[in-house]
Amino acid sequence: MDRRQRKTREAIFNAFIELLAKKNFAQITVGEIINKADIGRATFYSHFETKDFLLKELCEELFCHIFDSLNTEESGHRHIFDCEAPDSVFLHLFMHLQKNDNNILELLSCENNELFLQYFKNNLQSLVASQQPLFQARKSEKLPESFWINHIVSTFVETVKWWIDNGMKESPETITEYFYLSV
Amino acid sequence: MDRRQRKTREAIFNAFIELLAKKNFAQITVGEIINKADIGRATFYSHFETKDFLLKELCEELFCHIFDSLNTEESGHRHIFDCEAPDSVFLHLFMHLQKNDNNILELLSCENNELFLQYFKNNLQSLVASQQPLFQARKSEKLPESFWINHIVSTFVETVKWWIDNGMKESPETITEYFYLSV
DNA sequence: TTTGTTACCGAACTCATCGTTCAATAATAT
DNA sequence: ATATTATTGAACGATGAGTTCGGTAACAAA
Repeated sequence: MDRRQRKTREAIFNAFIELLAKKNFAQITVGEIINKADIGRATFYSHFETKDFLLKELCEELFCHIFDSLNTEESGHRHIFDCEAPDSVFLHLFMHLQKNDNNILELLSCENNELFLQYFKNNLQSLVASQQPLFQARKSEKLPESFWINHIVSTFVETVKWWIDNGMKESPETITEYFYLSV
Repeated sequence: MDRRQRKTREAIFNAFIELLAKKNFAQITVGEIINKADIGRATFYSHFETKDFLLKELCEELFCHIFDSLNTEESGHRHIFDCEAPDSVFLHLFMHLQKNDNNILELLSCENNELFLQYFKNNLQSLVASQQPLFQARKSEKLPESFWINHIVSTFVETVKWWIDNGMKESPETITEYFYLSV
């Protein structure tokens, strides 16, 4: 990919993330993104069809990054963030969040678009499915599979939101415990 | 209140709800509302400051209606929907939802604005708090109060969403059981 | 270095929607 | 019957979306 393209794309993402930290997705205008990214209007539209596609691609980039890195580690490779091999994938995720890699926290705050959470949940879905046995004990056999998985995913997301909203005072270990205790 | 005002207000609400059944809040324009409600532009703005305020007032009207009717019943009065005195407030709520009073279902679907769910949750919060003892058994003493309440509320909302998304095939009784089993 | 390609620029444009204004008209209350 | 209040709808300015296009700068390959 052309260096120019890469730089432009990054500038747009950065400007976008910076703006998302301050206001809702709906309140952000393309004009603002362009100004902050310091690029031409036509350039923006040559990279992204609309503002919605920008959000979509940002989500994909961020979530794929995080979840891929989880998978990579599980398959034996060293993890890029090099945390001390936690026994729980969920603890691991909470640690990522605490470090606020890629400013993902702003994106997960309630103020922001439902779309984020949708992506987050979609990615979690398969993760949770693979970690199923962990939660089998608590699951009643009366509950449908999809209901139960959805419940775990939602509980995780809600735990994250609660954590953020309350200033993230708890350690990742404590929050992981809260999560396990509630699910 | 002037009969004209009442009629206009209702026409706007109805048009709005009808539109919400078809598309996102963000996608609905004031023009569409005006057309469907068959009222003048200036009239709309004399009733509601903006589209957001319309949403806000609709939420208040709907949720207050439902939650108030719950309270009224609890305090001894006969409930307007006259269901056979269920033992659980939550079962009661699920029954309301199944009847789709005031088209509230469309408003709760994931497609729609986070704001709805916020209102729903806010209203539930106090309800759950009052029903606290019901869930005390499952609660670990390690969990903060606010975390636990938030968990129950979220679980309820997610249960509703799962129910809707899966075509509401289950009876209110079954869903109530799912809710109690998962929380 | 030269040449052909590709990306960026930015001003200007169309279009849709928002929210306001205002004078005329119709419904309502007293 | 009269005064009040709500509705009407056209017209307007403002804002932002997305497009167009001729010119410029960066890049890759020869």
